[in-house]
Amino acid sequence: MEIAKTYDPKAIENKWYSHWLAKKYFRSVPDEREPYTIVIPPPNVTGVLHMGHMLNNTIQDVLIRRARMLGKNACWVPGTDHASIATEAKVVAMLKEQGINKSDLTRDEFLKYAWEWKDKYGGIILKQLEKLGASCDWDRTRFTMEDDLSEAVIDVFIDLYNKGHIYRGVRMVNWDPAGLTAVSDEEVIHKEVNSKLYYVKYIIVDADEKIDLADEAVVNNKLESGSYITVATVRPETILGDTGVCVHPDDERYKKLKDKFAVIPFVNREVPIIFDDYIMMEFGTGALKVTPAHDINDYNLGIKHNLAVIDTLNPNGTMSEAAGFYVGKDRFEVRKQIVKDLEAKGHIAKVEDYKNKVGYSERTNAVIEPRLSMQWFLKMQDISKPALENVLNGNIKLIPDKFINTYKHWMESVHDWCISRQLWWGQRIPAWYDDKGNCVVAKTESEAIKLFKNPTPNSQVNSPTPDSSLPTIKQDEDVLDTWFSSWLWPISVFDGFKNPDGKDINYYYPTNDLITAPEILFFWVARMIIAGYEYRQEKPFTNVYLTGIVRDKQGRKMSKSLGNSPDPIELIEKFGADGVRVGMLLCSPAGNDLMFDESYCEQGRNFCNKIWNAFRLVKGWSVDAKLPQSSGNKIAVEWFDARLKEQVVLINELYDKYRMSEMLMTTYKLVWDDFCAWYLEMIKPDFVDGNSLAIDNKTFESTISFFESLLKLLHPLMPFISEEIWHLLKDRKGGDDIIIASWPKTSEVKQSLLTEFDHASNVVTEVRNIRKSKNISPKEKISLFQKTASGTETSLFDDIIKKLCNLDKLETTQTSIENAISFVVKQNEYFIPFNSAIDINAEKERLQKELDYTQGFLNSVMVKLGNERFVANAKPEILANENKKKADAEARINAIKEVLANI
RNA sequence: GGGAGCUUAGCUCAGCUGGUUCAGAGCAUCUGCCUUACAAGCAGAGGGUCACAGGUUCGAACCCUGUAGCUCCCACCA
Repeated sequence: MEIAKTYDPKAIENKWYSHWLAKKYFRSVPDEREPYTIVIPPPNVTGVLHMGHMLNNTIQDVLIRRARMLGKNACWVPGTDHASIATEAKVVAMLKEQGINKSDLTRDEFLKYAWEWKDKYGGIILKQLEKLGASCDWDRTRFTMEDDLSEAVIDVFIDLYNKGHIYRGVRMVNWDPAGLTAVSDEEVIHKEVNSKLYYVKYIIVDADEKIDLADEAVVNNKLESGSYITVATVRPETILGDTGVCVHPDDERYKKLKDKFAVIPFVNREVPIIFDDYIMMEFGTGALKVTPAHDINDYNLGIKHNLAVIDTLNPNGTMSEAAGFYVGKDRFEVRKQIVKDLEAKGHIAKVEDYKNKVGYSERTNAVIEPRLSMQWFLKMQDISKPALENVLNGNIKLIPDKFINTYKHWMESVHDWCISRQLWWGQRIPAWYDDKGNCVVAKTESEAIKLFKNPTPNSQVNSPTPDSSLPTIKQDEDVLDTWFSSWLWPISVFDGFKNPDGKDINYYYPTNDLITAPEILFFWVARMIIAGYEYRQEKPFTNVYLTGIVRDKQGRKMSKSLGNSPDPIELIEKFGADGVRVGMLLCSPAGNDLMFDESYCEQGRNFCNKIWNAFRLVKGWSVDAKLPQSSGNKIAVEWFDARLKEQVVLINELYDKYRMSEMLMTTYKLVWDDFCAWYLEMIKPDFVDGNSLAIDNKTFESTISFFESLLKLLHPLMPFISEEIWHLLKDRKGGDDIIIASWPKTSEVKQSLLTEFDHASNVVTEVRNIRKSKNISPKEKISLFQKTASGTETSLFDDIIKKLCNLDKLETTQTSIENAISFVVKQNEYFIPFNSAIDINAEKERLQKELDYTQGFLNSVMVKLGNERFVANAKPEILANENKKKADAEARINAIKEVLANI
């Protein structure tokens, strides 16, 4: 049977994925085995796979597949997140394209469209994960807005409300004028921008001064006479909402302004001058305009000094009626215009270039406006305590641990969480209001009515509705923040709320590993931990592996807008899923960002091909059952067996430390270098007259078994090709699939064999080098003489050296050989007789260099050993080592000297 | 403004308790090979003042101090 020369992933990936599905290998139900559980970080339901997902899910699949092979009950729960702002924005955009405005729709109509959209596009991303080979238990697929999960969200809200952790109030929130909703502090991204600092003059009047502010001449007179105060601002449009001017009480410049008033330009509002040590005298003019409705600091000042609050912004970022001027115009347009108008009126003192930080919405990228509004909040102070403790005490491990500091810092200064969003797509807040503004929190309308009639201490009901009449009530229009559902994910996917003592939750919770991006450490990870302790009195997971951010070669974050992100599905088509998986892991040190480049996937594909061809070679051999095993083959098998065991131990350790790319590289080298380049070459049958000789049965069987072990080690990394070759290597009974094969065992390693091989491989390399430098064809047989220290020792690997160097003879000698090229490995001398003239000078020079080097080495060792303080202070094993180095170097120098003398 | 981290070969990164000639790996590069498993390959080679300056030590890529550059996180100074 002819086997293709290159590995073709396309044909086999679907085949094996369907096979695994059909055999239900991904399926997990509780049993007596130890569970190993991962819950997927649910991707946005309408999203498509990007490189970050690829990395994330590759790692998860690697861990899950290995756990499965270790005999654990591996359960990887997939699912999607309803992502309220992002999804709602997408639906709104889609409707707009169809000429439909959200504002023209009722809530129900809109939600109908949204669900249609979700049903159509939702879950594409999960289909894409299948292409990657993700072995999720698809029967467990959950969605954060499905009925059960939504119910859990509502129950949790009610519970936290009843426990007093949730409150409602008017607060300064981060307002997203594009998304038309409040967002949490964590959803605001601060960026430094170049802006202008405007110095604006406000005229000063006495409390009882009666002047006509509308009269320009009067105002000009004031300005000219110096009766004004200058404030500095980067947001001049907020002037219209100013209700005070604040200066420092110790500021000599402004002491005279006590009890006076400043006049806000345009609106001609007289506002008090207040004194507060919050002010920094050095900044700007030392005078601050106070806009309580649109700045958090100003808001606090306003409360302290009893200032009025004038909200001059509409939700969409245009000026409101209350502003009085520029009504309906966007704030940024107004910013330009008002400066011009102030200038014209002589109110601008100067304008400076200025760098400041501006908040942008994570979802819509709109400039966030601080805005006062009625929102729901979760008090974080108490509820977050166990979440901090259990990370600090190591019950939950962050990998890499450098994130513990960041985590600690955040948890210690955590703010209350604004959990309401002015959206429709999401879990609607279970709060109900009557027409008198009373409020109760209840799961259903009928329960709410009951509460209005018989309020509990928690209900915000002033006067109960009498039994005789029914209250007219209406539910809160807002929905909950998406993270208010995803923080329950590790519990809710196992129905831990619906059925708190259920089989699933008791078996799978707490889960083992969470693999996610550091970007959402606070958004999501910290909150899951909080919810875990609040609702299960137990951590949600033990290890949090934080991946890096996928960047392009120039270090830019991959993003749609930059167009620098490759399409993962195209990559899979080009390089095969296994190749891409390897490519992702090759460049992914834990916790560090990774500079992705397609060439890594190419390397992954080449690796597939290498494995494939090793298979072709082995498959092509004919086995002669009568042939005895040669001594060379015997030693080759023994050596590789030792090497394999040694490396399995190392690979296991690397897994335990979550060193994924090192684990991959170790496996890679074991397969490519040790197995292909050395072992297979050692045992490869010779060619005689154009025909390959047969291989003995014993060696062949061992080789197949080695190959199987390697495939097992490869399986978590490269599931498809390993399963394919597993089946091509042998006829297998139904159910003998590598996905459920057991992970290679380890046992004591014969260390001496490894050391001897090391020596032999050095000899082989030296001979190859000489062949190359002397232009001796690899096909030409040559002879090699070795002179060992005692003169009689033979090496276990002699037969192998003979084969790999294409020698016609390898003899041990006690005397040096004339007319030969020579080299030294460790303390042994080697000679290759050479017929043509040898460039004696060149030979001498080469050996002399070698000698000088060794001499230099010996000297450095001698210096150390001659140093009394070293001998006195160094640990015994270090000292012994130095002595051994000395002896080895001396022996080697003797050997080289001897060779030199005989040239 | 506060905090954390990083800087090792052309690139991406290891280097764990300071101690082997410890200066490494993969990729890339160069040289020679179409040697019946694989040119997506084989064999071999070159390549680094471990950011810089001091210090501690018998000994420093590793510990300490300072400097520079980069990155990230947090924060309500107009």
